[in-house]
Amino acid sequence: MPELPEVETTCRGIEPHILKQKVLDVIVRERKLRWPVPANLPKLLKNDSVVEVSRRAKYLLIKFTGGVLMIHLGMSGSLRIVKNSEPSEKHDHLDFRFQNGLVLRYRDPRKFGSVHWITGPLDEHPLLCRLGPEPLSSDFSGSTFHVLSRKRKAAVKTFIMDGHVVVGVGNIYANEALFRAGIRPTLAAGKVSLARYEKLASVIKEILAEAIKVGGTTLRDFLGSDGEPGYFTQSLAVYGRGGEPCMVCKSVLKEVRLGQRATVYCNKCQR
DNA sequence: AAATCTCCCTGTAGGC
DNA sequence: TGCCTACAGGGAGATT
Repeated sequence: MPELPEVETTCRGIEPHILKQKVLDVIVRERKLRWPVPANLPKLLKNDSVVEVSRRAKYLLIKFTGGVLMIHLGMSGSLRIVKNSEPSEKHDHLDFRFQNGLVLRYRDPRKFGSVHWITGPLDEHPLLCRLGPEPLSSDFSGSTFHVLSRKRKAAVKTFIMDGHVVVGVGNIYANEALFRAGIRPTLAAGKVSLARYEKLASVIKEILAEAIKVGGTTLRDFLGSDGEPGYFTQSLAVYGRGGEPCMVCKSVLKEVRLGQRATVYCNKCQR
């Protein structure tokens, strides 16, 4: 399931193939995603060229001369570069065909993803304007957490996954970061000290950077734009390991639910 | 304002 | 083997 490192991996993977390339046409096989795909997308993109490929939170931003194509991968989405002769398969909802003979192909079995066409300023778009800082930027630190969490009673794990606080910390990395920082996920966010939040913020940066370096985390079906899996899966210490021994102290990892999300932690290492 | 709930969707896993 | 059900999960929007 694509989290920030997977989106970043995708971003870096597709850029060299589509930058400065002109769109021949767009094939829309399924419009019904999280939000309907704009009906006039083929018309909008035809003959326009890619100016820049970037990312904000988990949104991929493909800038054209006439606007920005904003793509979210939801939890089962992927974007791959394929040859135009490659037949589409089930759940391949969109094809962006470029003049260089390559196709940017969007697949999303669960249809939790989305595709938007934005013409106005990005920072005024309703889906982007309220987002918190990028976790890997210098705008984010332990004090971001500390300042925003005072008086908040929500569990620290729920709090750090809130995109208005910091973006891109999904369930997998939230579990992993709290383990590495030694913080129990169930603590009230408002009661965690600045020092502990500084540790947590630095661990989040560390984990996300590591995951990006190895191409993200592959669970079930995530593949990079080249079809290769990510290798961070092998570094997961707690996610998906409830009931198994802690890698550090061997005690049995606990699994609970916080905000409808699977939460795994070590009762001994995390306090 | 903050916390909680609901919903979108389908592949997979577990039970029988 | 095959059918059936429960479940996972990002995140916006509604509700409490």
